[in-house]
Amino acid sequence: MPELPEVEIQRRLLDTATRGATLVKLERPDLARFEGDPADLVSHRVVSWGRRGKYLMADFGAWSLLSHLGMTGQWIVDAPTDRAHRRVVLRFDSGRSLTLIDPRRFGWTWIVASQELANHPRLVSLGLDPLAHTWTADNLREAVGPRRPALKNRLMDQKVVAGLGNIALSEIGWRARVHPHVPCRAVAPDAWQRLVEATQQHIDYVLDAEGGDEIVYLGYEGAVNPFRCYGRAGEPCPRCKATFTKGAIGGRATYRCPTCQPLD
DNA sequence: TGACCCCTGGCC
DNA sequence: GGCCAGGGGTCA
Repeated sequence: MPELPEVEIQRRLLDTATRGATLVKLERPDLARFEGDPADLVSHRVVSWGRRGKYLMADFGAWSLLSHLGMTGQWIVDAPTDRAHRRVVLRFDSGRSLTLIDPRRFGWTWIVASQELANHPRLVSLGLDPLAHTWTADNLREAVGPRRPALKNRLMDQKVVAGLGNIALSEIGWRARVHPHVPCRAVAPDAWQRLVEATQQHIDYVLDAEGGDEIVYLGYEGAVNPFRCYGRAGEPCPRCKATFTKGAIGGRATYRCPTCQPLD
């Protein structure tokens, strides 16, 4: 699934493929969740591709394209026209193209004036970005706050931390040896630094595993499970050999090791 | 805080 | 043939 590391990989691929190129045509073969006027982008040049949390942002000068990939969205460089699930195609004067593939149509695409991008409703309230220099134990503890709800619920909230998803949070909880259901206000003082480092380790792991010309989402539909904890209920913990369990927090599947991640 | 919705493919 | 998965919005 496209969580932060997958989005970051795509940002790099898209930037390399289209920086400096001029958009000559925008086609919408089958796109529903779309806001804005495609004509605004045509004949403008790509300055760069950026990312905030799970959002991709293409800077076309006066206008910007904002893209959230939902669960199955994926931008592909120079995709063939018979590729399944094509939603949007951007064609450039360089002869290259970008195609948005999205089987489940959970992605969103917006065209907005660049001046207003920073205040876009989807971006304005985003929280800490784990790849930014502000990703520290102190900032994380402050952003989460001394609240009663489960830690995982807060970390899933993009207004608290921008970019972490359900898979990442099972992995991070296990790596940091923190119970996902611990109330935020009861998180041990030394756990925040472990959470910060575990997040970086998880992101690095995915970045390393998914580099390539075209991104393939780890563990997606039938692929071998590449994760240490997520999706491994009933299997032994690689650290202590206890059996991973599966529960639900906020309606989302949550995996943990009962020995490495005790509630106390 | 939980239920439900968007949608589709893989799995039992 | 039904259930489940996931991001994220909305509604009670």
